[in-house]
Amino acid sequence: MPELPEVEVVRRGVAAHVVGRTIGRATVSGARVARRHEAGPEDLARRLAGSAVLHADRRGKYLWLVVQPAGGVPEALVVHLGMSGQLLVSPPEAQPARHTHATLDFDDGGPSLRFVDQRTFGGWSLRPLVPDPHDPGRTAEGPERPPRHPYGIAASVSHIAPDPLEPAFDRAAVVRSLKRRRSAVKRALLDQGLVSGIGNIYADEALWRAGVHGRRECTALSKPALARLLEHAETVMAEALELGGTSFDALYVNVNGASGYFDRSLNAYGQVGRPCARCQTPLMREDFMNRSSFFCPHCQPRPRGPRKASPAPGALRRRR
DNA sequence: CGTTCATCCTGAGAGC
DNA sequence: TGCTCTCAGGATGAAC
Repeated sequence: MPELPEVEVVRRGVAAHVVGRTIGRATVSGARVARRHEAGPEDLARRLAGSAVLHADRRGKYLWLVVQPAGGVPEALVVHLGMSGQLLVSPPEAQPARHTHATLDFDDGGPSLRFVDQRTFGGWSLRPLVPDPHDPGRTAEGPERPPRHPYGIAASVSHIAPDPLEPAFDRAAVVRSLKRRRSAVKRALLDQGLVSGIGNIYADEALWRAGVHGRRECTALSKPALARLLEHAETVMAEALELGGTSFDALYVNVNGASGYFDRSLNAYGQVGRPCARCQTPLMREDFMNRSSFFCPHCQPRPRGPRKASPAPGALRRRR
């Protein structure tokens, strides 16, 4: 669920409350939360104990804490929130919430960091830090601009492209890649290997702002149109970040459990039947990539061509 | 290579 | 009240 703005809200909370402290005990309960950690949950917990938290970093929807074992080299505790993951700061003595799968307690006795994840699509893993393949030469930068990823990036994040809010993001390069793709433009926006951080909400919002239907083929759009679409993705996520992200319910909260307010500013996502803010036409919903897309049929006309807009009569699209 | 599909889970809400 | 069905801010790997 959490997309770039929501994950950045969480990262800032972790930076404010956890960076600079030393982990006393780590608890990782159940194999599932550590399924991306090859050596298993016990190894993960054991290696975290005694480590200092140096930094909280993020690319797209991936978050990682730079942790340094006593006398060791810094490494990355990679946290992906999946669809329902939360990182919560709470008193060590407080009763853990349901679906708490991992906890960091600190040697100062202060607030603990807990990972709560209802649907368990998220997880923790410990990875090496590697130089950012998308940002060569970063080390040559002068001291006046600190590098965005001062310790490098987590190894398991290197297949993810830069997100639109980081300096390494090269919009012109992404436009060139898009222009060659023969796929629906929404699919491309959701491809984390092309541009990261965009999920279903902000893809629909960017498409609405740009007046482009998500099933339009990338190659059918001009480079300026593609550039505008990316700019809208960037600005809508920046605006959402200003408001603390999008929270429809208590599942999407910051480290203190508070919701964001961008849901009130949504123009497309989830707005089926409501009048378009530009033209008053009722918004529509359709299936796309086994998910939902919301759009204005007037501002974002469907592409003509191979049918798919209205399911053929009698065609059973539901599985099972 | 690109695309579709199923899968990993729990819980909320709708409809009956 | 309770059952069944559908849906949900994501990522991944198999199969076509």
